[in-house]
Amino acid sequence: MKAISKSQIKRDALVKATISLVNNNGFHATPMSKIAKMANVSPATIYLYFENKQDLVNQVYIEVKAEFSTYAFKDYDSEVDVETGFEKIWKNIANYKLKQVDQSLFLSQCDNTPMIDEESRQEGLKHLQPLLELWERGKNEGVIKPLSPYLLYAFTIYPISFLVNMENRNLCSIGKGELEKAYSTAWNSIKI
Amino acid sequence: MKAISKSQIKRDALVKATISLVNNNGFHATPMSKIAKMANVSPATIYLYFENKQDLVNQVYIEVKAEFSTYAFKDYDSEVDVETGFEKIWKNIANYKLKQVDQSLFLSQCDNTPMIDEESRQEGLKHLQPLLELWERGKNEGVIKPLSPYLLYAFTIYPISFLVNMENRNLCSIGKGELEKAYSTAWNSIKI
Amino acid sequence: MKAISKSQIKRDALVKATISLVNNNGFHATPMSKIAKMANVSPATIYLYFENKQDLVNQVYIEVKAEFSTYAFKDYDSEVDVETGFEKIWKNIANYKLKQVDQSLFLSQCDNTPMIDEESRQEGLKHLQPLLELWERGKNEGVIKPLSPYLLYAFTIYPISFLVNMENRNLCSIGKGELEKAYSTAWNSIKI
Amino acid sequence: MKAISKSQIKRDALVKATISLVNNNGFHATPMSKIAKMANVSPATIYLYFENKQDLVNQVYIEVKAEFSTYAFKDYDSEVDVETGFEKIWKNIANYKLKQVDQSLFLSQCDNTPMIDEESRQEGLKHLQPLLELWERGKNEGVIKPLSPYLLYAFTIYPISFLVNMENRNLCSIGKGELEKAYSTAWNSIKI
DNA sequence: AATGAATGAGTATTCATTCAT
DNA sequence: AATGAATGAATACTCATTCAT
Repeated sequence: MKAISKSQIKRDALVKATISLVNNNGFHATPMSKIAKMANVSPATIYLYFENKQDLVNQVYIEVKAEFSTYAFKDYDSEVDVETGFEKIWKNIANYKLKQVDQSLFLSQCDNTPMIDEESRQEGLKHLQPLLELWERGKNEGVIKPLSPYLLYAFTIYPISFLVNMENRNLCSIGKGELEKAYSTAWNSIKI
Repeated sequence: MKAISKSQIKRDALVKATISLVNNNGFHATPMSKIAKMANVSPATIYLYFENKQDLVNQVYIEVKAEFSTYAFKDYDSEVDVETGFEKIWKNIANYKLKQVDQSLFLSQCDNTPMIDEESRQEGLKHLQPLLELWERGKNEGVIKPLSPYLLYAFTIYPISFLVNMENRNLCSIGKGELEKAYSTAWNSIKI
Repeated sequence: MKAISKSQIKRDALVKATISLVNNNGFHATPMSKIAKMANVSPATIYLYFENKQDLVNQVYIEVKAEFSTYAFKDYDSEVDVETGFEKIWKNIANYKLKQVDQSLFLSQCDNTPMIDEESRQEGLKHLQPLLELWERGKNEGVIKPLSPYLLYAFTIYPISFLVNMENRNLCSIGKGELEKAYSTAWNSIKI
Repeated sequence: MKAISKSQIKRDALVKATISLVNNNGFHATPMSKIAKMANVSPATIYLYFENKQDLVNQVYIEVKAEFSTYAFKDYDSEVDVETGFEKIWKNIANYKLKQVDQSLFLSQCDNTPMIDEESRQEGLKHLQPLLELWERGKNEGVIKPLSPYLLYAFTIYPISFLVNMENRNLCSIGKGELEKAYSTAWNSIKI
């Protein structure tokens, strides 16, 4: 059993506060003082854990992205057949986005604004490798259309973000049925 | 032929400057003074045309969204058969996003951050009505799968944004061939 | 008659306030807010006239140094004989330092601390040229000892600062008699 | 032989670090944390040896001044004739300032800024007594002009600081010859 | 209509000092 | 004696907004 240090607890609180506040107000409308207050520390304390505001948000981004990727490939077996593997990953991602609403929203902002260093953004891209490999295999096996990974991603994974955003804004609701429909739409769009 | 007033010219310059600066720096990192400088007016002048910064960006959003919608349904005849109509609209949208890069980037930021009033956001949604009606007809005619408009949008229109973003960041390039592939993927995912 | 602009008045007030506060507290212990308050403007206004704190103090230094130099050579005729010329300049400098106490103190701090850019410091050195030329002539005429300008300065001009500092701290008083004695000591130390 | 305690070593390291950092950055631009780091102790440790930052710099000043005075009268015999005694002291002082560059620079800053308590400054003045007595004797013996100690100091000792400062800034170089010239200039200016 | 000057309210960041260990 | 973590109080600088002209 791992003992969690007091420091780690504070750092985690800061990360959490950052996500929440940036989600609600955006990067520049989130003062360090508010982050500190929400994490129950002094503003100066933030600077014990992060170099500055930019560094804070960069690190949060990288951590959330890593957590997301871990979740995306949970219980995924790269030996399994392509369709089964794709379904696993797709539903993992969908479930993550549906449950970890804050984290997803945060990533969504990071991916569409100039708030993250390009470097950190690149760092965050590394993690999807297994999915790319699965697609490659699917194309070789003649199960998946010969499309670039960008197209495959755009028509299967990216739409999830839209649906989740809509649900978060209470514009629609995604139950089990909807999710299943969404999945088969995704799969239909790329299977041969 | 309509004479364009001096006022209108200034307003247009302000709108243009806002789009450009917000794209590059984000809403909160874009000072009014810079917008003014780029539009060659005094900061005080902005307040003759807009109530305040929030109002400025709201209005810009609504205008860009309107322009976008107009383009989306250009040469679209609502009497035409469903597939033809869908292709027209889809390609209009894709072309707009590929050509009007600044505007698209701006909308992308607005749609993923808390920088726009919810009210203005609602305002911007109204414009897609003809597409929704087309889909409705398609479902009735048994040409399009019986999916909610959110799903249809998520898997056909929304992916375009991803592709265009990737192209703008020079991560991939979208030529005629790619566009055609993307279109048929979109159509495949919703046609029966 | 020259009209002094409102802007110039504000700038002057800022310069004056800077001198006074830096004298009493030192550069780093002088907040911009206090300078603003003493000059009866908002802190933000300082930045209309100066780029930042360093720029402010650099400019003040250069201006004071220029004022000092002007005074040093007031009514000085470079054609006059060496001893007369030297006496004129020496007494000008002494009088300036005795009367313009604030300015002198300020220069004294600037010359002995790392508070001024090296560039501005160089800028400030230019002004003593006529004195150097006088010394050169004096050496050629065999009236002044063949010493380097640094030595000449160290033993004739620099001592004035010490005396004035002592008077400012009320450790001694410099009346007419004292000044005359000081002058002849200075002249004695370099004349042949 | 005296054993130097571990405490004394740390204290010395702190004093040294303070001198070095204050020389390069000035009093207020020298954080306690940097002093601690340079002395290889924790910031908190400083407060075991000194009450606070002001106390630290005051004590450093007094110690350096004492070291300086000791050096100034090394091998000085108060029975010796006035000129010989003056030469001894003058050259001691000059040599100290030339060799102990850091200490001299530090004293120079202290003497020209409001960084030291007036009290500590007074404390530092006490040490020149033997020089004052020598001058008194010289005046009585008719060897030295009847000038106030302030004038004598201003025209013989104070100039050394200027020369050393110039050398430190690499604006001039002071070799044996220069030093000898400087000494005779000093003596000339006060001898009868 | 148009503006340049002015500013109050804020924000990121620093730092002397303390305290639990 | 020694420390690393923590912080409250400051401080330079920015910016949306106003106002006299």
